[in-house]
Amino acid sequence: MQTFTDKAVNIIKQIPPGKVMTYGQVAAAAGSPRAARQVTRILHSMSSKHNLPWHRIVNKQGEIALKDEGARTFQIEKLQEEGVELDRSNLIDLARFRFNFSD
DNA sequence: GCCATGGCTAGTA
DNA sequence: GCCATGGCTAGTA
Repeated sequence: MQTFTDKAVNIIKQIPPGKVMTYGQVAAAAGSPRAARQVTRILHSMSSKHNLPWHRIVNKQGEIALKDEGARTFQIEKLQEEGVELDRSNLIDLARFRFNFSD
């Protein structure tokens, strides 16, 4: 039986370039709709180890959640390279770029 | 803008 | 103890 973390990691790995998922979406897909916060922890501490596309996770509003200015800019650049568009407020249109995970 | 929620990794002993 | 959320309330206009 897979743990929540295992499932979440697998799901995150399946997000294709040019698409994004929200924290809550990943949590729900991993079987625990309220564990959005846990997803932040996974990304924070396991991204490099598991080579996760951490930049493809945004918050429910389609905003970049990172607080550090340099890291924000880095994430925005990575997304744009993949074809994700951000408006002048750096908002992502989730209707267009959300990856609808199903399995 | 506050705070309940969830599930555990990293790092020391 | 940590955390890069999310949802809901109180309080103002």
